[in-house]
Amino acid sequence: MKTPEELTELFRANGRKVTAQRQCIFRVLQGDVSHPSAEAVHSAAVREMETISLKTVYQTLHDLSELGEISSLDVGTGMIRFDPNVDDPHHHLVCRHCGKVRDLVASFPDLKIPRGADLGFDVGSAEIVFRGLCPECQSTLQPSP
Amino acid sequence: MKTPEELTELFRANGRKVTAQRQCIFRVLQGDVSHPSAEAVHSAAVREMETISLKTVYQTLHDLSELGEISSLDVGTGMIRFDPNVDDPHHHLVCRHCGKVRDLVASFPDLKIPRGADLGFDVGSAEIVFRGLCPECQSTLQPSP
DNA sequence: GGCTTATCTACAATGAGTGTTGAAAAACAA
DNA sequence: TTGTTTTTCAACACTCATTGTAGATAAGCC
Repeated sequence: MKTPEELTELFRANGRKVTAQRQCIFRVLQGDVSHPSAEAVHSAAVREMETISLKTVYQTLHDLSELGEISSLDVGTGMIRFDPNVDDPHHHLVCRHCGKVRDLVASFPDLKIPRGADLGFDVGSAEIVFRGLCPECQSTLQPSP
Repeated sequence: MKTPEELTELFRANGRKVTAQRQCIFRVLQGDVSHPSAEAVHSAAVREMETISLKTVYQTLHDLSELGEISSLDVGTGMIRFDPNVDDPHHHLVCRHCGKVRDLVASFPDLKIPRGADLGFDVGSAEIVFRGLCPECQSTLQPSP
């Protein structure tokens, strides 16, 4: 994701207006590696702007997604999560206990589909979700004696 | 997934009662490769039993999932989908146009996470979602001249 | 058949996300 | 700076998948 200043330029260049609410959201997302939900972004934004509405957050997240500055992903935690990292190709680690999501920066070039297994699909991309326990949940669930 | 008869035994062996509604759902799921949603299972079941309720379908699907006879998956189509194929290890093909889901039966043994990239997660499984266009949507969207 | 317990249906409720609308603010030109 | 146009804002109502509740019903077992 670009910096808040660059995003301001980008929004204006695309005929979108730049409001204090939007800049607040740009700042909140900057450097966030937690893959926040819209609700989480809103909570963080409210700390800076008490009156910002959840609807505005959804709208701005969709705008950023349309412009390719963040990506939205559904890893089965019940809500759509947003990832400001669109520069490194990567996959995702999901904690099966607390739902935490992190980037796994690696490419897997050997993901060739065996002949005939694709059932005629014209496959364009592959997303891998690695499920397991995050470091915090490991120590919570298996306390060392 | 086991046959309806085997599922009847399994349910009883686990202290669950077997009703006409449940057996109807067993039959509906048998051999279904479409990864139906609860709603879709309900629609099919209603053709046999007009009065079966959606709640009952959800409950039975959860029971089957707990017993390991089907698996539930969220591939981002807006509802949870159910897969009676729990015997072959496989991944999923998802049509980005119509939302169709199919099994891709293949194992990818080279899915080793580079040292340090796992961020301390204790990874237990990896699910791959291949996105593209199904054969039907290919011909709909790119009609051959 | 009768008793106990799980399951069924109907209905209300939840929670993430979207549509609507008048008010407010951004962009831009004079 | 002010005026004009157009977008965006906030509040609210709404949708839709899924879950909770409760009294009626039926399965399983003697």
